[in-house]
Amino acid sequence: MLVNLCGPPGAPIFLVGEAPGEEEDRIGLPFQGRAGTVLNILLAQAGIARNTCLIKNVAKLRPQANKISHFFFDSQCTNPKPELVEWIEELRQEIVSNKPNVVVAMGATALWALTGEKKISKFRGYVMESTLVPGQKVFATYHPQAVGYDWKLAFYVIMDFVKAKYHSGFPQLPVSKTHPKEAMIEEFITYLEWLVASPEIEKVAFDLETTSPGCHPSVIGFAHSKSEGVSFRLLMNGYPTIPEREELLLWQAVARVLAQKKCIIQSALFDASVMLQHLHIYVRKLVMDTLIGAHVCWPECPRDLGFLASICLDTAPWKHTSKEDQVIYNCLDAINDVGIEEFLWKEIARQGVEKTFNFEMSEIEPAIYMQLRGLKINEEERVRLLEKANTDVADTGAALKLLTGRDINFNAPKQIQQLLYIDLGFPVQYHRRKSVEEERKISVDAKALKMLSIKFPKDPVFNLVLAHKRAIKLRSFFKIKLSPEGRVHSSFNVTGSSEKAEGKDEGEGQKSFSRWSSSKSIILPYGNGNLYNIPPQARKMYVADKGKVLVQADYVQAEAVVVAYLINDTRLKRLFKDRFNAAPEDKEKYDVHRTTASMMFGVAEAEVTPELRKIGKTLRHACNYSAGPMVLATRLNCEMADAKKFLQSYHNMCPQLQLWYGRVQEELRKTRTLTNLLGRKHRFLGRFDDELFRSAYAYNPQSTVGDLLNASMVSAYRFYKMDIWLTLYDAIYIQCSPTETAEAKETLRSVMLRPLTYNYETFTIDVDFKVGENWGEMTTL
DNA sequence: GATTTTACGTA
DNA sequence: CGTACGTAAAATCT
Repeated sequence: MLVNLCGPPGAPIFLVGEAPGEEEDRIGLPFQGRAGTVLNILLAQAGIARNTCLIKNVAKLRPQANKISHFFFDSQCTNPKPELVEWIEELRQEIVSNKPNVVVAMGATALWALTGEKKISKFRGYVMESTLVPGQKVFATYHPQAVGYDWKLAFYVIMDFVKAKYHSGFPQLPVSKTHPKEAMIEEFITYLEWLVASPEIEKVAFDLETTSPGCHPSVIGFAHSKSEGVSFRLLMNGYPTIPEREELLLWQAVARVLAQKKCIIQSALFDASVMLQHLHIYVRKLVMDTLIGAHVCWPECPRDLGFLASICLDTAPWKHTSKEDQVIYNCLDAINDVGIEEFLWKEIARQGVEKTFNFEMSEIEPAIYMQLRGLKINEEERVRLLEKANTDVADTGAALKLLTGRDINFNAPKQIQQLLYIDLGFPVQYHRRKSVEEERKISVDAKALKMLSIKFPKDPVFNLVLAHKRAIKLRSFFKIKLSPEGRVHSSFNVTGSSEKAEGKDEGEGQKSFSRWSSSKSIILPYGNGNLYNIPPQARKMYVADKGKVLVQADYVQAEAVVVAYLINDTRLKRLFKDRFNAAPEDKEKYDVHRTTASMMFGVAEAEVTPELRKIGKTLRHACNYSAGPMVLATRLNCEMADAKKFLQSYHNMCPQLQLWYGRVQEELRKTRTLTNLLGRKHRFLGRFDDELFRSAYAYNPQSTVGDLLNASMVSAYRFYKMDIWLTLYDAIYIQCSPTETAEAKETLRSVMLRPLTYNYETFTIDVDFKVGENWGEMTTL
């Protein structure tokens, strides 16, 4: 059936797709079936009502095998057959007669028909002029069908629709009018002085390019409007471009600007850290870190400037110029950051996320402080531990050589596969697959080895390989380079996962549930990099500064408490409340896992053996995140059937949990948005499947605890000037003089005991304290 | 030489 | 079909 244009005549938005599918063909309307559902979701998320848009496809008939190439003579789809030419002419007339403010080309075919361009990934997010209807504003994005195949694209398309909605307000094509400028030294200083002397300029954007290694500034740039900025080159091929005397004048002028003007930076944790580390200039009036603004508004999106510009601005692409002209590139970064900042303020207000934004901004200063100060390492201890680790690796390695008669690299999965599955002929173990169509992948990871050791309990090879691999892994934590001051550093990422962590698992894109992440510092590249995965055995070498001790304050059973309130488990709420109110010496009486086991197996608390308690603990943990029997079986080292029985009895004991799963799903279906107990929102845009749901179950407990901890840390830093040593998911470590530990404990208690409210009920997560000279050996305080 | 895969450490 | 994060080294691609 022919599918015609539909929607109100004269509508400001005109959506153009590719060709009708099966459903459209039957009904005679565009975007009906799956692609239609996806389009509805995307439009709704962007705040566009579908019935206010004109919608049609380039082709009016369903092509054979749903392949658009059917309407072309060539496979590249550039030489259309007469019927398609006719349809495109009809499209032209419809655009002319309806005069939409913006035509949205969805997918490559629409883009080609409207503009003659082919590459949708290159042009998405950018405004173009139509070649089909000269003067007509066209805006390109992916086809909803593409989103159906790859949900990562949903983020882009929604943002694009938001921009299209803005462009539907007026018909004019934007004119690019940025004026980046490279200045000589006198000119640059004059510019900086002019900035200081101009009261009408309240805010400036600031950006640095730096050399690697060491991150010394090589280009510095400021922008004072969405179109104008000036940059200056400090280093040319590693050598200064100006004499020291002039450089001093330059930095003095920079310091004056940064002291007096409000400042916009993309990623202040980098730029402001570099300024503090190398120039001792602190950016005091940071009003907007655009990285944080973007994270708060769109936590699931990429946050680099190129992406943000495609969402927020009508500027021409400039990121590709970074190699050609670093100075102009730097200047465009600063100029465009001004425009992005303006856009973000509106978006923050529109979404009502000011509180979360201010909160995240307040984390910047302590994070900069922590990453530049670093952690002291006890070098003698490190050497001792390394030697011990070397011995362990040598011992297990020698035993393996003796046992197998081979000398192989146990860091190489291929070699272990050869040894176990070919040379020794053991049954091949595979990774779990997400679906049956997926290819089976051979595995020699810890899980596979454990499985084999259960199947062949008499053969020592598996446990030996496991021990050897563990020893190698542990040793890697001691093979680190220290700074000249004997310290290690890391860079903290307030907005969660780093933007380049793209290729991990296909599907979702950035997640970031308000916990920080830790990674290798490029400013001070010493130590392991990630401070959030140091095993307990390696923590002994991390020590407080001279004359100080560490005080650890950690939230007790934090996520389990949040879950108890979310699902309204009265028994558990009582338990946590009682523990909270109990005298310190009585606290250990209140043990969630023992209670869990006692309920599950119907035995008195006193009768719960350590084995039963372990089952209770594992079950609670696994169920809070909706784990399956398979995982449970490997975790508990038991049969699948037993794992299923355990799950059943857990859910019998605690039916509220599954009711809560249902409520979360309902909420997702309604708004696709969850809000944690501190008001932070997160959109879940993936396909409605178990993966999405599990991620959603984890969101509230995980992000609430993350925000709670960070709020406490900021308050300890800001109002009590505490020396924050490290934060770690649910613990704050501070360092202080050994005589001040009792005082520190009380202060930490006062900032950390923050009431949370859910469903008109208020509760507080308890805090435990420890003290010690090093991170590995701490005792109750 | 750059990118992807595999494995494994933390809460 | 726990979630979230990062890094090292091997394997693979170009």
